[in-house]
Amino acid sequence: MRYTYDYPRPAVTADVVVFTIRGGELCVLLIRRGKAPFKGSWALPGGFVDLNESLHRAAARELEEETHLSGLVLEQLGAFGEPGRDPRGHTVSVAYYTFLAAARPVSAGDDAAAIDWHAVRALPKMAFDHAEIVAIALERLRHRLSDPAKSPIEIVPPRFTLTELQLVHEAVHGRQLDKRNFRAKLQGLVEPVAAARKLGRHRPAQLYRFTNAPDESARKPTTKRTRASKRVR
Amino acid sequence: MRYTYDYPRPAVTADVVVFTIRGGELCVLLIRRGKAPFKGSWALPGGFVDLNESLHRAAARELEEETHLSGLVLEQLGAFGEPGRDPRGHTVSVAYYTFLAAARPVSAGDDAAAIDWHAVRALPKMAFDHAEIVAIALERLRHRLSDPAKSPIEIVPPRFTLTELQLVHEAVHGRQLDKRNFRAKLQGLVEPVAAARKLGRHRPAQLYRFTNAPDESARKPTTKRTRASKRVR
DNA sequence: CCAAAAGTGTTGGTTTTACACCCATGG
DNA sequence: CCATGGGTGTAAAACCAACACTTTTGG
Repeated sequence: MRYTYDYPRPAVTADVVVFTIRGGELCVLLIRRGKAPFKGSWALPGGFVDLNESLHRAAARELEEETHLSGLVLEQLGAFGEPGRDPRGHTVSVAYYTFLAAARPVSAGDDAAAIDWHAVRALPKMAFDHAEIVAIALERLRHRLSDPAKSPIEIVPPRFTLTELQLVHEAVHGRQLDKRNFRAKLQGLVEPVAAARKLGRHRPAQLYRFTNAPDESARKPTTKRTRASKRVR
Repeated sequence: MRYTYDYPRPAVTADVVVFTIRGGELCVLLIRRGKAPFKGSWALPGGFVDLNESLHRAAARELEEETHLSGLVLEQLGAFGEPGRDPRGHTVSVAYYTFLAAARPVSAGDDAAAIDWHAVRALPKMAFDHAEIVAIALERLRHRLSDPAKSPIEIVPPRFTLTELQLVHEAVHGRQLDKRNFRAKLQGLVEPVAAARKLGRHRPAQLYRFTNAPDESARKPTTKRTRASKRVR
């Protein structure tokens, strides 16, 4: 069956930038394309948006088809529509990004010949304008994590140690943070759960979770260091 | 002539949210649609993206066709693609926004039956999901202007008085700002030009322009209030 | 000289940053 | 008992917000 329109239309695709941390390095999930164009090149998971399918759903569907990752919280990054970015013809890509907390199994599906994590500091040549999309996604992710308070997307698994959370921030920003300052900013945002995590032959770490009520709990009462008094004048 | 594809495609449009200040109120430029769907309703200027036309160019073109505004600095807001947002069929809209500095003449063109500025505090019912798009654009604009330093888009004409600039910020944020604090933050970002503006029977205002080198000049040396000394320890 | 808007500094409070030691555990 | 990562407070600096008066001009 064929579909006809009165005017020519660009195609619409959805692509997803999935970040995670591996070995202290911020990484992006790429697939090796199994068919033309750019067959054999690395590219972001993604594909065509179906008619009457929302952009968000298309992104989630393509991600699952190609990487078997599902249930991620996707945020829209923007639309990329330069003519010439796809040799098959004018294609508008709506990009999404997310951050994968814990290691999750991924495996190539669909027309992905292979799938792998790549450190953002050493990305391979990529198909289309995907290098540019990743660069912009990285910028956004960093901006979003400028404050430890913002626990975006799903930075960490439901239970985590504060060190784990800090490592995530450090990997994203590419620099080290001060442990005490970092923890100070989490006042009222996290709460300990009744469990600890033992890793090595040292003191176990307390597990935390995010306080689910950003309505009142996030309103940090600033009860820390009420230095003097209210202003009166 | 008709165009056929192997798979059905959503249509792609570009819409533009143009903000400005009128009478101290933040306003948005809307057109009254001259044809179906939503004939007679207010809507954002915009229209279909041509094949092999970049999104940005399409937005600029449609804006000019419908409002005769050209040369504006457009920033992408995002893509809106819920099925059902356009009764003609699945349509993905890529929205842009901008801020119009000085009053510029606008006039209805193309299939705009009319064109007018509407205060964001009293918007009419709008076609499609344009009310949502405006709301998100407003959020973005406010966020972007959270710091007087960020002179986004084209907040003001090339030459401006500091009071004019402050009025813009006040209108966008919907609250009054302190004159001295506001000016303090502009340290190193603006420079006086050799002219002044006389308005009434009072002291004329110095005209300024933005320092075009955000590379080194924006590095505000914070030479104000070197309270004690460098840290030594 | 009066009305009207332009212009200009200081201070208290809050937030951020830099910094070092003791604690609990397993081997 | 020691190696390893977990956990905690304080002080200087930077930043932010509140505040009022003098200056210049035209009428």
